[in-house]
Amino acid sequence: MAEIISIAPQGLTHQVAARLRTLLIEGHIAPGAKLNERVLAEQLRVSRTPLREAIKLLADEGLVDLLPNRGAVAVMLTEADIVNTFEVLAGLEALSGQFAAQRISDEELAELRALHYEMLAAYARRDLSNYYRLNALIHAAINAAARNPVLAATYARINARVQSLRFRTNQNDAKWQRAVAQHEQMLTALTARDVAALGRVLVEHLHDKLGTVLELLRAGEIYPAMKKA
Amino acid sequence: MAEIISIAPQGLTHQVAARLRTLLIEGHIAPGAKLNERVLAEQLRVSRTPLREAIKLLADEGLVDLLPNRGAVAVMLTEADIVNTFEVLAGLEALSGQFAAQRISDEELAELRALHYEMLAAYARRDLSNYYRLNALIHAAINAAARNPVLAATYARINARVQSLRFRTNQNDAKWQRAVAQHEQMLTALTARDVAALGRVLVEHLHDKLGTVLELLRAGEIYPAMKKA
DNA sequence: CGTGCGCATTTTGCATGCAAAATGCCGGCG
DNA sequence: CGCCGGCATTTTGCATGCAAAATGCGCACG
Repeated sequence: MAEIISIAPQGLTHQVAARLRTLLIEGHIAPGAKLNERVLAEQLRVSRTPLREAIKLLADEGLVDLLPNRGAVAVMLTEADIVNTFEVLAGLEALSGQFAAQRISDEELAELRALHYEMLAAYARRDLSNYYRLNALIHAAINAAARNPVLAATYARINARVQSLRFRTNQNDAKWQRAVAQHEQMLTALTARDVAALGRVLVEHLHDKLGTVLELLRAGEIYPAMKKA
Repeated sequence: MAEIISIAPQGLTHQVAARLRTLLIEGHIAPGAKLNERVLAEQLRVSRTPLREAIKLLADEGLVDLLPNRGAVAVMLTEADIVNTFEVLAGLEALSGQFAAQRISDEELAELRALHYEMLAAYARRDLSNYYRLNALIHAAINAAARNPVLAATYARINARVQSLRFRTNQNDAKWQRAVAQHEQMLTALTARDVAALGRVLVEHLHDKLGTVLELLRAGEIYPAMKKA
């Protein structure tokens, strides 16, 4: 799918970065946790050099905070950080949707529709895992249809920062239903090549996601305590 | 205690990265040039380790291309890359302008107006250097008024990729005049808090910039030869 | 004379070692 | 009893060394 990112595993550093990224996004490394170089190096079975390089990459991506001479910690996003990030994500999605509506091919649209119905199936079964997977595939397909690798990369980068939070959403059935309805509207707008409508739906979709995440955050279900990230 | 003074230069790696960034943006390292670790390390008077880390950062920022086991080269943007980048930049600027129009304070607006008139002065004198400086300050001020650090960082990151190209524009007086006129409209729209108008002007402004850059590119004034980046 | 193979050199990639800064602890002092 | 200062330990940061992969050249062969 994404041959731009890496055709061949480009060295240990990137493998380590990818592994760490997953650990952070999936919450296996808790927010606020200190990343000890020696320990991590042993756990990942690599030396400190590629690990350090990977950590620097993740710091640049905003997944870890880098303290001078005191190493790195997994980021703890403040409410403001989350709002800021979602604002940007919404803008990028709207942009992506705009281009996608103008540029998507009939074949891509058909595939998107297929994915959509697969997702509906997962929803009907309340199969959260597959729902997530298909959801991600759909958004990736929209990004691909936008025909702008720079945009896709930028989106992926920003999205990674809140991916771990989105992992916990959609436990509420009413919201889940609403999300599915919005996906329905997206497909309609895309089919009609209605740029404005698509943009509205995408922004609304993101806005709902933000609301859900903020609820969880305020309920203390994400972080036990809060310090500035 | 006092994390206020936390602007401390965060290690050699970042200093090196900053220096390299400047070298690349200002074109002192030519696009397509191979970055030899040993040579650069000697020139910058650092060892290879922080240099390698810096190069990896720049690769992630899209300023250099990283070839597996063959080092890094300064990026040579294709026409498609440039179009893609400007599309994203335009979207981000529109977003930034939208927030700025909603959130800018009267003091900030006054300062922005002051900067604008300073820029007009530089334009009247055809003082390209100061014009650039003030232009950058104005865009930075708008970004600041948007009150979204994530957005600002994202914009800066993408912008760096084409900054070197923009260095060469505005040699044409007619286009320069048009750019100034657009800045005038921006200020008007911001003053009126007219989100839509501001967005239109910003996108148009970027579109013109893109056109200028593409002209230069096609005239062969940027790269002598072209290979895929 | 052109082409393909193989060796030497160069260059990257990773590991390890060493020095400096920070943290935590312990004892002394107010 | 609490607090401050200094020492030991831990941890990061940078430099260097070593191995593997790639490049370029020369030589032999077609």
